[in-house]
Amino acid sequence: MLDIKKLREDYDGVLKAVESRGKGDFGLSEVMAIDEERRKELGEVEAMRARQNSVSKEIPQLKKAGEDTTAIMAEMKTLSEEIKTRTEVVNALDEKLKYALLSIPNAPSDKAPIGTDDSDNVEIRKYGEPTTFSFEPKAHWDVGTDLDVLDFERAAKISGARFTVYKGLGARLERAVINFMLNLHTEEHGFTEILPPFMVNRDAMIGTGQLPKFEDDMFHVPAKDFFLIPTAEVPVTNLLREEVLVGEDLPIYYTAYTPCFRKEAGSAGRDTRGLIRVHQFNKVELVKFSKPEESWDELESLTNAAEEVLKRLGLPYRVVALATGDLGFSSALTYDIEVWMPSYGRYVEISSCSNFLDYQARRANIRFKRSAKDKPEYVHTLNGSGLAVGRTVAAILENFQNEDGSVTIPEVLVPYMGTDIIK
RNA sequence: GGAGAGGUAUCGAAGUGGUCAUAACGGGGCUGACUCGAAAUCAGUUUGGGAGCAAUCCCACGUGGGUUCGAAUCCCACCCUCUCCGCCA
Repeated sequence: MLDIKKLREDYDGVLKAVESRGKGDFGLSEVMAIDEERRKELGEVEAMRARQNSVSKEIPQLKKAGEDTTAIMAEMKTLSEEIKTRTEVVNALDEKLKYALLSIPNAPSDKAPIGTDDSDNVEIRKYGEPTTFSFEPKAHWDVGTDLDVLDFERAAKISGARFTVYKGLGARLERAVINFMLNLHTEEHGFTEILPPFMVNRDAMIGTGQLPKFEDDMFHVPAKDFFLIPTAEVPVTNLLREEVLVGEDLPIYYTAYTPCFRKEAGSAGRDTRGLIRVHQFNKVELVKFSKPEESWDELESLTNAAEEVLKRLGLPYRVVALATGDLGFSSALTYDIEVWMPSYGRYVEISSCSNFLDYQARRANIRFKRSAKDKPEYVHTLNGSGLAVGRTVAAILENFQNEDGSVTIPEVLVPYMGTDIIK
């Protein structure tokens, strides 16, 4: 969440940044009003508590001296009741303030291009050229179905729309891609592998920013009030929730493979076929915790680590900086990596690399001390897909398909696949 | 799911209604003394959040309620950890 102190100091600056998302002020002015009222009430309640505390200390002494405390105790009872009433007012304002603050998205960085939607995203760099074919290429769902390695119909039978069954070398390809990514990031990019729970509690979802605003996008398990994770970002970032880290340990790099579960409410009719938009997909995630002064450099190296996967697979892609209006809720700056998808005839998002600055750290209360003597400071958190596995498989099936319907396996995956072709 | 034990600072742990919660006692860390240096020893120091220009004050003993003039302490609910039993991949 945003820093309330910073809001008090530089309201206009923060307001301008938040409004650059193009969707209003997200109740920022209301926050200021609640904050002012809360501080006023709080001051009065604290003064009453101070009196209550000091008198309560005197009572045993008076009793010891044999004095009558009936009158003073009666007075204290009245005070005590008033404190209770007034505390409820403060608590209600606290809740209101907290909810309002949690509902305001991060202030976009001034590095983010100003714009209202993805048409204002700015291309940063490009790798390779869109794949060309000497024949009419098929979409990955046809490639996969024809090779009998993807089965959407039976997936619909056992679960429903927006699910996939991988079969044979299709299942193996998904697994190969996961292992290739994890090995690359752990062996060459310095990430520590985490295998977290796929269900998390409410506090974790608040910590990374999915709650309280986006409960409808999540699958909820009512029996234990758990949520199926929409991304490994949630369990992995929250791993260090409520902790004070040692400065020398930063930066911390974690990578995790998990399935991701999303309702995709509101995207009815979009990307209805294939692996692009499904309720359950696999993803390898990269998460970093850094010192504030290092987070921008860390975002660059995080993005490079994700790009390296596509380079080694030989898939053409580009990197775009998201416009302010297209930024995710918690992000200050995001680079999307988009892979060339022949069936779409355009680049499709395959990774989203973001610097959240201290926004998530403040929500999840993740801090560090530069040395044992220093005051704790909030860390900066970052994450990015490294990469979305299903979309990577889709890109492989499409970009490396052959005229006879077979698919050539990228060289780096051959050791994982045990074959260089799916036919 | 059943029975029991427990949750207090960086760790262990004392505190069962007040006038020792920064919190006894012990360990660890840090600073200093002694030392060529180290160990040992001795002395000191060591939580976080909030309000206020400040002096200063308020909050926090797993979490949330309740009783009381006053709660770490008594009552209720919930969460978590450990042990045993049951069930189970």
